[in-house]
Amino acid sequence: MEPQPTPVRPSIHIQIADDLRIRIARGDIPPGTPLPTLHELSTQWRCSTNSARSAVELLKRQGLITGGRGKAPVVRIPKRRIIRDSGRHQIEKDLVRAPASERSTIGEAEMNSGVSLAKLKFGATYTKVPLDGELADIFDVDSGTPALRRVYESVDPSTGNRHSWSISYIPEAYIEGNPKLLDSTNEPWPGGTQHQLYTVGIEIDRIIDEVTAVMPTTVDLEAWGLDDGVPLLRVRRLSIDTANRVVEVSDADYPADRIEMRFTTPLRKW
Amino acid sequence: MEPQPTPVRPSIHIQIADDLRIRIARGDIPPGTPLPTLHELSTQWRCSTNSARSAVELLKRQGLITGGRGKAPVVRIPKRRIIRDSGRHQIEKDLVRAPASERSTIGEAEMNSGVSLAKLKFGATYTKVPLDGELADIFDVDSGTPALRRVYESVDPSTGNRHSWSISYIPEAYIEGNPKLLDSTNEPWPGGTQHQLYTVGIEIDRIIDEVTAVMPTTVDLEAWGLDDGVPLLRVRRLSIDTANRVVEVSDADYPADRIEMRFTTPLRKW
DNA sequence: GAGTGGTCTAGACCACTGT
DNA sequence: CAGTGGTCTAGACCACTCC
Repeated sequence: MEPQPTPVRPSIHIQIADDLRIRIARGDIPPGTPLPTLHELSTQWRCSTNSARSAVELLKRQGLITGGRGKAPVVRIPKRRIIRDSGRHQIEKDLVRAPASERSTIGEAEMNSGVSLAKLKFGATYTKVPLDGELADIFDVDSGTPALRRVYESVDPSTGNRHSWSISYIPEAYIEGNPKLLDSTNEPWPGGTQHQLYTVGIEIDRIIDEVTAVMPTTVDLEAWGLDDGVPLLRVRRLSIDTANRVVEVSDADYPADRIEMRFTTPLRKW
Repeated sequence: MEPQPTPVRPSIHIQIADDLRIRIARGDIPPGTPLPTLHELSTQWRCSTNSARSAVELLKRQGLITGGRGKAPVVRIPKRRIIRDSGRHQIEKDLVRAPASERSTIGEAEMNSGVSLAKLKFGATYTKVPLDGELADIFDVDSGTPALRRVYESVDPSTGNRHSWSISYIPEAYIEGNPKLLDSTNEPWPGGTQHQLYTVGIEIDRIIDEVTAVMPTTVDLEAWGLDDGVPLLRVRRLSIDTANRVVEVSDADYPADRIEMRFTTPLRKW
């Protein structure tokens, strides 16, 4: 006989969780419906309430369940995700040379929203920092080269929850020509970053988006007001100008339960 | 005085976790170094070992820590992520009309790998299914329209871990012209999906990638051999032909600790 | 106030890693 | 073998929701 891999019965809270997952997937417990109480689970499975709780906790972490504190946990109703389309890069570029009236309020924060775009508390912080390590490599500059670091955050004042967040870097040498760009009180800048760069004669040739995902830390969870089991999409965006220089690097986070990134790749005809 | 929001001290395991996170971020506990034992933590913080464990468990779920069972948990050394570049779409198209020798082994599985591409156990399953709901909408066909469903999976035989996974749909009407396409024993098809479609006269005009992220379920965790705290990138890929029809929809998962998606958006010149 | 889930404890027992 | 983390229990106590 071959050596059997791991024929052992999985631990009790895994069993309970799997059973619940199956019942949810089959539709026995439809979205919005409350789960059995911990007490019910623990008697049905002849285990302690703590084990039953671990099972429910596990499903929460996997994003199937929402709830808490006093209320019964319910099967999560999937949010409709807002699509953030890469076509916006071209739209933003087209707007750069449009009249100021059209450019009006096209900041990073507003673009990601899709809902209630008007009434967000918007904050920008500008700092001068030296580039080092990874960033210096990306910009292809010497370590220590000064850069402007900009942190953007918008918050929904009604909930106190973060609504958008990004951090971006531009080597100072590229934007010295326009002192206004060093002043955060001008934010949100009408027309966005591409227009800012336009004022110092930089035209963006292409934009590279690098997408990955991470689990939010405790502070992320708190800041965004996220449910358990929701990853953060982490997008690093490189703006490359017509002289083939990386002129801006920006890192942005997007909660994966409400945002979806869409990219279109046109192919050459035969 | 104003009503204070929630000035309460956070729970003990959160405190411990936050303290550890800070020490890790500061470099006091560098990557690869073992954490304090649960016993040490519990005595330092004057709490039960269970509380200390919850703290460490939390950090694991957030992806900062790896380890387990008998061994001390260690600070995770970030994996180098393999970049999956959208330029491959064009490369795959260019190969379609290349000689078979060049096309050789460019299947989905191999493309995502980047490492040890040769020796993977590859499996494909073809099923005929009726399209309904969301998928019928995307293809813009009537509900019930028959389609070919293809599930691809590759497994690293040395570890038993899943290495790639995708599921794709093509309405049968588009590929009836070539019966070979209905036969899974021809997989991996030399030249990939685009070449398959080429054999029935379909040219792909553009590809849309929709990216989001989810937490792996218990079975995902097991199948991929993932560590705790690693989200899955979920990519839905729409292939649109020169007649502007959606001819294929494919959903693929990528573990976010080893894969990064890169998309380049070229902008029109001024 | 009754019922719910959340935190925490003390301790038993098991599984795994090292020496 | 000793030491580690993983699972599980029973029960105390707290915070929240709903009636």
